[in-house]
Amino acid sequence: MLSDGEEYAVNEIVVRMKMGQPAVSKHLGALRRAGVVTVVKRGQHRMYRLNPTSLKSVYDWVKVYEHYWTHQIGQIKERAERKALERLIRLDDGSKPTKEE
Amino acid sequence: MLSDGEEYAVNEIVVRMKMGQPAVSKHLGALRRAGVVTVVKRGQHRMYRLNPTSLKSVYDWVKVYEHYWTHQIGQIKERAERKALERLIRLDDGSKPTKEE
DNA sequence: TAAATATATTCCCAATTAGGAATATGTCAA
DNA sequence: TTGACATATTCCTAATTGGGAATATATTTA
Repeated sequence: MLSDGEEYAVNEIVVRMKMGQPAVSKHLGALRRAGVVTVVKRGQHRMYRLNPTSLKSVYDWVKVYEHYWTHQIGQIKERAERKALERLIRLDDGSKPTKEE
Repeated sequence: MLSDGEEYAVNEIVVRMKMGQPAVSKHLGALRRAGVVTVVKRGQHRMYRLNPTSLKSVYDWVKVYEHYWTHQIGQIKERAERKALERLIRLDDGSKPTKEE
């Protein structure tokens, strides 16, 4: 919900999520300790907001693989992998893989 | 461990992680069902490898916030946010926040 | 001050999860 | 074939987690 960049009071989050206020406060507390959100006092409200810079490490990590989907090479390779996967497990619907070969 | 792009047999993963073989197999099973890794048979081994394209959705999501740490504006704003945060909770070491103001 | 409002915290329990032991399944080599 | 090896699966249990009820702690307003 905070990913839209807006700031929200705890109550505003409570009404939109299907959770009670204590649960929301605990989620926000965890996110705050993790640095994912920030809080500022505004009157008797605590305004929570996404802290986008906390996502940089995630970004840096996945960026390494960027070329896999931007370059043709990666797409070809991926298709080959998927085909190999399908060959191995014939679409995993939970059923035991039909022994083959 | 698979994030280095190499392929590994289950056993190789078992020896490096501090987990038993069943636990590793279960982790790999979950990752495979999630599309994060792929498997190919190689002899009696199952070679697991990261499927980088599965990370695209993560990448697309965090990419939205890229400008927050690449532009000066974002950095300034972030510093202000951090200061506000520190003002509010004096470094969260688990202790009750000293009532202030 | 007291009451009302907003949020955090504590305590408790049900649900989920993670991992191991035992076992089943699959594969290779002789 | 049989035995050895590699992996998956089942079953069980301890640990963790998530969320609510009750309560504590601000904060504003009258």
